[in-house]
Amino acid sequence: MLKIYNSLSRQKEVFMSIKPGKVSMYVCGMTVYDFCHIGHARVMVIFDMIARYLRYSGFEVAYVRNITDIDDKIIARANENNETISELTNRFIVAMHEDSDALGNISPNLEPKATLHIPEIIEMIKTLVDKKHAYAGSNNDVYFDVSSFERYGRLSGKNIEDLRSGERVEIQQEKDDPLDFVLWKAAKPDEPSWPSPWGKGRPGWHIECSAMSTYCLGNHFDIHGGGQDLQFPHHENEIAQSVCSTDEKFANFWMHNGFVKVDEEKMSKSTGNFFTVREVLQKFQPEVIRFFILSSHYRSPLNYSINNLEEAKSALNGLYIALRDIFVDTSSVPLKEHKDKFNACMDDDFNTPKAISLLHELARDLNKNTNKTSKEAIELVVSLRFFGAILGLLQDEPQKFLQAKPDSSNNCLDEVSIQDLIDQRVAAKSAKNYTEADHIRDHLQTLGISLEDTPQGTNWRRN
RNA sequence: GGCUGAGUGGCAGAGUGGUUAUGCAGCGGUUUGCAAAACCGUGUACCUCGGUUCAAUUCCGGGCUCAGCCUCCA
Repeated sequence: MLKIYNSLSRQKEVFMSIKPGKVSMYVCGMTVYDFCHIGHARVMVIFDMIARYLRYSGFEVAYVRNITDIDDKIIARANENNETISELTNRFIVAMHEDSDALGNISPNLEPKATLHIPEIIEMIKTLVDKKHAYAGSNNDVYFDVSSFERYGRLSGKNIEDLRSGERVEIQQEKDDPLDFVLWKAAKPDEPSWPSPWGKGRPGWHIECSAMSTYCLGNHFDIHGGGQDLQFPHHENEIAQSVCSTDEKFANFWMHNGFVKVDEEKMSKSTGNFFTVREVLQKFQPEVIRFFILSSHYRSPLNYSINNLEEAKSALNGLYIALRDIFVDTSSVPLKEHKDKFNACMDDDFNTPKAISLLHELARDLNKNTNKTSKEAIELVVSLRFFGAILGLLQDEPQKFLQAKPDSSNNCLDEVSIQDLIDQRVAAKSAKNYTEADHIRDHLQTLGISLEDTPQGTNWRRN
């Protein structure tokens, strides 16, 4: 029985989908004006893992992750770069897909773009205005009237009084109330715009998600996810817009993943303390990044550091070493005993660190098995590969993974030279010239190549 | 100031009212020409002060510290 922590109730709840056997999930994706950083990678990997586990649990999953391709920062960045908005956004959409694919994510079922849903956005704003939940200001901006929605603040645990007394709410004269937020922004000269009942303009930040989630999944759907920093105001505002325009419940479950931190501080674009996915891929294989992300619980903070990534690499190496040289039928299904353990971890709010500890236990049992063709060994490999697939891990050929070079290492030793040195060492060894053999091994070690002698020959891998 | 959440062994990171997390690193052993990998063994871990309890790291309360949100942010 799957339990999910619901940010709305602040506790784990038994997950029941609205329609039996089907799950609809909307995740707030990227605003595309720059490369994805590790924080973005975390959202992508976490919700990919969730979609995979839900599918494995027997649900048909409609996973929607939007692309916000029009907003203030995009306009500003395009101006800075002296390029058009669509040149900028298309470039970073391509880059985002490259990063997401590299990390082993299965593409969402739908990736709606804000600029392709302007009619739905305008329609929703119109409804809100008609229902007196929104009003046009003297500057032709349209604002949502926060006081018209009783439950405003419920998701983020804020009450309107506290927000009002907060010093950081900026006063804007056109608003009836400083807490009101913009649905439609009147166009300034030289800004991209679309015609609307309130004149030329463009959507505000939050409305596109309300309009697109409703368009793709209906008024009421199962799961809405995103980073913790979106809880307020973005998700709070989405709830207000959607509930007020449709008069239906919006999302049943709200899921928020924790931040990636650098030196105990949140990684974010505005502070500039971020590492892009492609930058980290220069040093580490994509699966190491994925393993690193999944080795802590999705709601906990995750501390980015080279040391932690190296640790992830060592741990993942160990799993691949256990899997080396054993081939199984990929359609095989794990033992019930193994499955029960794995499911127990994952059913508890997607406890991937615990699930990974199970992988290590399976690997240890496998290593104990001296006969790699025994029934038990095969069963263990089947389980490792099968559970790995649900996490998006361990799908590579072990030898390929262990010998792969990171992106940046095009100057390191190639496979032919390595094999050549290994052959020389084997020759030295059989001549009992151990000084020479050890010399070659030490030389390779300084180049980041580790050797292992086995009865079947010498294995090598990159550190 | 308001509201969240967190403080676990050298590090990373789960979890639990009394019983081994797991990984990385370390130490001892088996193995090996020597290594590596692997296996076995090995760690007086749970911020602090009170309370509840036969028993608390785990529940409750106070304190301290940290992070996040309240402004753009995954």
